[in-house]
Amino acid sequence: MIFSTRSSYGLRAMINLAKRQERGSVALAQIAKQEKISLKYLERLFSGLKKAGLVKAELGAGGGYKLAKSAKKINIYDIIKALEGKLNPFHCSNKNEKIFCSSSCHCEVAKVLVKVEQAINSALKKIMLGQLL
Amino acid sequence: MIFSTRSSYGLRAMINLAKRQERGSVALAQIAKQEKISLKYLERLFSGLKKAGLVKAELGAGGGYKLAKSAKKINIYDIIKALEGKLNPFHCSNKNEKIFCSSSCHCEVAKVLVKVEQAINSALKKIMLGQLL
DNA sequence: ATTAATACCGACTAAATTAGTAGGAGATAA
DNA sequence: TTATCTCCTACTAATTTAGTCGGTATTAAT
Repeated sequence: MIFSTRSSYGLRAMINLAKRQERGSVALAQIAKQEKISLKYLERLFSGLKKAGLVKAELGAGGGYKLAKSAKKINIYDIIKALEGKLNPFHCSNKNEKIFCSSSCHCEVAKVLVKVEQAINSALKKIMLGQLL
Repeated sequence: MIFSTRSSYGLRAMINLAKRQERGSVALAQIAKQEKISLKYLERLFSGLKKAGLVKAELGAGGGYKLAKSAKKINIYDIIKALEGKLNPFHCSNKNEKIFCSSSCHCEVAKVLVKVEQAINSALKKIMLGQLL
C-alpha cells in the first residue's frame, strides 16, 4: 500500500518550483534535470497540477510554470490528489462494485476504510507546501 | 493510492471467522464460499495471517482456522500489515533507493510521508477486530 | 520571417505489481 | 482408507504504473 511515484516526483517538483518562483516561471526541463525525472513524465504530472489550479503555465520560449498562489496557501492534500487522481485507500469489498467505496458503503470493512481515509486526508491537509521549503 | 484487495478480502474473512469462532475452527472453503473469494487466494492470505500469529490452523478433516486470540485483542493494523506486507505509503523519492523510505530518509518529501504513515498507523491501531462484528 | 524554447496532447510500449490458477503434498478425523 | 482440510511452489492473467514517441501550438528573441 503506497502512493505511486507520481506523488514523490510531483511533490519534489513542486518544492523545487516553489523554491525558485521569485525568478519568474521555471521551465520543466530545468526541474526534470535537477530532480532527475523524465521530462515527458513530468509534463504529464504538471498537466494534472495545472488542471487542479495549483500551477500556471506560460507558453513559448522563456515560459514555464509557476505556482498559482503562495506556497503557504497550497495544501499537500490538493497536490497529491491532483497527482494520484484518487485517494480512497481501499477497494470496495463488494466485488460487483468496480468503483471505490468510502462513505457510500456500509459494510464492516468500510468502517475501517473511512477512518483511514479521514486520517490520511487530515494529515495531508495540515501540511502546506510552504512548510516543506 | 489504495490498499490492495488483499486487505478487503482478508479483513472480510477475518470478520467472518471471528463471528463464528465459538463453533470451533472454520474451514477456509466455507469462508471462501460465503464471501465469494477464490479459495486458493484465501489460502495464501491466511498463510500470511498465520505467520503473523493472528490465526491458528488445524490440519486434516474437520480442521480449519480459528483466531489465535480474542477478537477484542486483535488489531486491524496487524491484520492489514500481515496482508499487505508493507505499509509505507510512499516510494523513496531517491531513485537509487529501491527500498521504501520512511524515518530513514530526510528529504522534504519524507516529512510528508512520515506524517501520513503515522496517521494511517494510529488510525488502524485504534480499531480492534472485535469492534467490527 | 525564422528559429529556438517552451507547454501541451494522444497514442503507444515497457515494467511492475496484483490477482488468481494449477497441481499437487502432507495431516488428520471419520 | 478415504474425504477433508491446510500448506506449498510455480505459473499465468489482468491491471496499474512508469515512461516513450512523435508531434502541435505558442511565444520570445534574433
